[in-house]
Amino acid sequence: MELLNKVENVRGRKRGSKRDPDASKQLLIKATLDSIADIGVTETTVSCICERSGLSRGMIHLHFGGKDNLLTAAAQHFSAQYYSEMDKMTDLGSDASPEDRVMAVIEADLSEALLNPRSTKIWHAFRGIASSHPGIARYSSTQDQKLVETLRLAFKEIAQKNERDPNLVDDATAGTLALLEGMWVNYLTDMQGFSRRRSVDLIRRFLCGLFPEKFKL
Amino acid sequence: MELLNKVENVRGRKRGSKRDPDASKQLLIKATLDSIADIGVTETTVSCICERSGLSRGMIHLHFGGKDNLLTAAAQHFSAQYYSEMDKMTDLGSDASPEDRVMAVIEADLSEALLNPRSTKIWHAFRGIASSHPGIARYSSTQDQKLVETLRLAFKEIAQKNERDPNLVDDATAGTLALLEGMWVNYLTDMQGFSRRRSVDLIRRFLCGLFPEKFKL
DNA sequence: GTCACTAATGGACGATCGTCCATTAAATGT
DNA sequence: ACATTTAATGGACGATCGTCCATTAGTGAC
Repeated sequence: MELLNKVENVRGRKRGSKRDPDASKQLLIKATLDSIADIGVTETTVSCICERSGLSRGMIHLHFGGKDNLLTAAAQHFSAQYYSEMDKMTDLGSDASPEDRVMAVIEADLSEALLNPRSTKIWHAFRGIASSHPGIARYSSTQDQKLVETLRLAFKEIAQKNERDPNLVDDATAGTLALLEGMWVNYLTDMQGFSRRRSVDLIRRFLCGLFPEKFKL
Repeated sequence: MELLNKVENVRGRKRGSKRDPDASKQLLIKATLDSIADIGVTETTVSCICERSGLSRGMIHLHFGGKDNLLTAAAQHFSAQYYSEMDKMTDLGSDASPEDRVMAVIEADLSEALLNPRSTKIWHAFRGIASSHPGIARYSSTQDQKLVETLRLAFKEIAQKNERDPNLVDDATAGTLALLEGMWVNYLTDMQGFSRRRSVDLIRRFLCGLFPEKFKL
């Protein structure tokens, strides 16, 4: 019996135990996301998920009450993971300039940690079924309030006083997010020809047009 | 027997006849697209398609050889219809300025004819399954060569001589398409809060930043 | 060691999936 | 009018879907 396996996790269960409901849940969610990335949502069946997770068929109904809820939980987990990673990569010091904070968001969103084959396929798969699946729709929006506010606040600081255009801040925020969205689509469509650096530069160029004195090419 | 029903169509069949293979094909494709827009790809079964089209179950296998081929044909039809409509709306006189031609593409892409609830749902549904469905992937790319070239040519004319930045034209093209892509996502996510005019203005602002003397706010 | 608890198992179940084909019926050719 | 051709029908079919539950087995308390 290995010592490491006796370490208790948050819920008080033994890690590596043969009975760990939380670990099983995570295993099912991970298997679901992997399957979606590999073979698509349409082909992701409960049999397929069970096979990938190494767990038995009954587990989905036991832990999630059905496949649909598992799918929703997977979408939620995926979304949470994205924003957790985004937070980690944009946690600059509190004295960072708003320009740097904006660029940090852009570079994080286009980094390999967030933008990779697996995440892109999962992201677009969820979005594709979101409009007919209310539970998933809640987690398939880029308009995550926190991220939007981060950008809007930074742009407001950048625009500051001498700008009197009321739509400038909103346009900068919406435009940046829209461009990032488009970059993800480009990546999904043509991973070989995609360049992270050129994508960052393209968005920088957009910002350079809005705030010529703040962003430089 | 009505006279109008005797008019022959391109294939020599009688229009409105009880036996018109082409009409049946179109009916199946339309029913498929409608179903995808209404209830999503996942729920779009052959029974559902047959019910909507009013045709019998055997028709799909007869005309398309299977559900998968019908789905591909539907994606192709949808794509063709998009570009046909786009062509129609951007057919300015040959003396139109490149700026006008660019704006025509943008306004067409964001017009109600192209950007509406049905088309957005279908578009994103197809894109969501494209990465695991090679047949559909061919028709789920915005990077339609013709549209890309239209934009690139116009931007090249705009940039003309005094611009020496080698990436300017490419960035303008890619940026415009990426922004349009983002606008479609915004529309899908929040149809109520979406404004076509504001979206056009946002993209115009992007172009104004790249070509300050050519595009005006 | 025994008990109570519950995570986990895996097969049974009816429903529904997509495919296929024997049959029907409408249009055309002679 | 009859024969030929083929679009169209609709149910049969096996496979697979997701759900559910009787059972097994791991775990902590006593």
